[in-house]
Amino acid sequence: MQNSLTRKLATLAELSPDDRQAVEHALTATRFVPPKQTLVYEGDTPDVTHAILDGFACRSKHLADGGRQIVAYVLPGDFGAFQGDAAVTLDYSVTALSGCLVAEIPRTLMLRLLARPPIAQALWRLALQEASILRAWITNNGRRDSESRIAHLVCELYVRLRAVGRVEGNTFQLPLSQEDIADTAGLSTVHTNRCLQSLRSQSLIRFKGGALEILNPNGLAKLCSFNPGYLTVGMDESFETAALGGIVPGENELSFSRPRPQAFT
Amino acid sequence: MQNSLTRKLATLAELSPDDRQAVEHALTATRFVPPKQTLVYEGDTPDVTHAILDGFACRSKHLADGGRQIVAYVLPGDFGAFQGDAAVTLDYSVTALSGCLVAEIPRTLMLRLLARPPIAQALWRLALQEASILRAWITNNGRRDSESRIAHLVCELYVRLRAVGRVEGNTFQLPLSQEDIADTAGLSTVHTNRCLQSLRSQSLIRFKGGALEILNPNGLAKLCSFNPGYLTVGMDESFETAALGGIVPGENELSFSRPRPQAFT
DNA sequence: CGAACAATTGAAAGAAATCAACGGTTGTGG
DNA sequence: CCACAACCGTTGATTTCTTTCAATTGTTCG
Repeated sequence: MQNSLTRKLATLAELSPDDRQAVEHALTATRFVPPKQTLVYEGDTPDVTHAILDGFACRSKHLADGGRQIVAYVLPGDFGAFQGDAAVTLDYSVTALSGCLVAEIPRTLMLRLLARPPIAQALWRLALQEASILRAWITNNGRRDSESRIAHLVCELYVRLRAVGRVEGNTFQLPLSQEDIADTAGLSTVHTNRCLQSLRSQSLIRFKGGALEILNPNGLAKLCSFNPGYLTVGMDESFETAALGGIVPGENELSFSRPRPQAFT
Repeated sequence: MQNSLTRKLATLAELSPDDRQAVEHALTATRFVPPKQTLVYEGDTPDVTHAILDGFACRSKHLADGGRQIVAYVLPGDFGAFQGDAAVTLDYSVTALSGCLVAEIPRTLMLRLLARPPIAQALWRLALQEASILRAWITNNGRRDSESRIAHLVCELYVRLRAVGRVEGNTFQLPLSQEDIADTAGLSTVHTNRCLQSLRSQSLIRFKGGALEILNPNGLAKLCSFNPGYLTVGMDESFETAALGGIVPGENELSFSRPRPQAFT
């Protein structure tokens, strides 16, 4: 129960004390990784998975033209490279953004964890949750304008960090440079800078020394039609219904009201 | 071995004849679904999964402003909504694009399939492959220009359809409207039209009655730096090294050559 | 202090969206 | 059989959004 991975898995499935202990025991070689250090590279086929017990990392892809696209943020309780039981060539790199407390899980131990049905279930749900976030990002980059993209990203990080206890009031540490944000939202750094200025000038967010404060959660959520539903999977109670206005958990998205032909029995 | 789902799973893990038969038996209520029909809606919590045995479907998300983002194509052998064993509220709709042969797998049967380790392994790998595609799409929408986006999409569909035997020569059926492509690539229909014209005028692709022919695979792959590696997971041999120039399987991406600090023991 | 890096600014160029029509095809009903 | 609606693809003109380029200002740190 002590570390963030066990805690996260416990929100995704009913884990026995024995299951939890198995997770704890799977964590080997726990150590501190400084910012900017890359844990695994695109093209590697690692035989360990990293669990980020604390800190902030990202997964990124590198393009032929030198560009970079961040494809996921790895928060406390997440896996750096999440490959389940498979030995797979990674299509992304994993890099620490802040200092990170990182444990390794050898694949053999991962296999043993997957043999426990409750843990396997939790890992399935984790995979589903991650896929759901990826879809939200595709939508973000494909169909939202620049300001909304950034706002949506902030909302998502707020909800996810809140779920792992990294939010105080409406403030959380956000160890991202503007270039990181740009490489997430598919924008130039210059334009990212201007969008952030715009969000600040609307009194929606504020910075103060590595921390981001959401000044107007409702306004921010409305700006980007943020609907946190995609962050919730199964029995996931970690996103408690919050006091936080528009971001958690109400309906901000227009309710879906298309014809439902030939309902499906 | 007869249907495309069994065939696909067999490429992802070693399935015994018994395993295969279990998959076959899990397929219930097989039927034909006409184009444009939606199988499940965003917000639903279905207790069946659909297997697309033949045809072409998509997953899409709907935005508050009426926009649409296609977040995945579902090809023969894929699941419409892939939720493993979890009863989850879907964050996307599944809609047939062409006529589709669709089977249903009740969740109870899915649970029984997951109890078979080889099948569970295949499904894990399928999930990993899907996640990898999602990351490629984020990168596409975030960091590629409009023409490359469309080219990359065409390359991906080519490789995936080829793996399930739906490509003749360099030609395959592509039941997408330009609006569908626009909603995939995050572009307007007008601009999509112009990009397609450009690709045709470069003699890279050609249309003839619902079918797309890739005239110059190398050129198309180079235009968008297409690297098919992300479509291959584990023991996946379905993407045989092809005669098809740049698209399968060589290295088109610049090899990754960044500093590798403190290699990781 | 100076180097290195991150944030900021202004101006100009470029990419893509929007607006408004128009042509072609298909399917339907009179 | 033809008129017509509906849908899809196409085109041109215009506007809007983003990027690019080129500096400049802070900040941190050795």
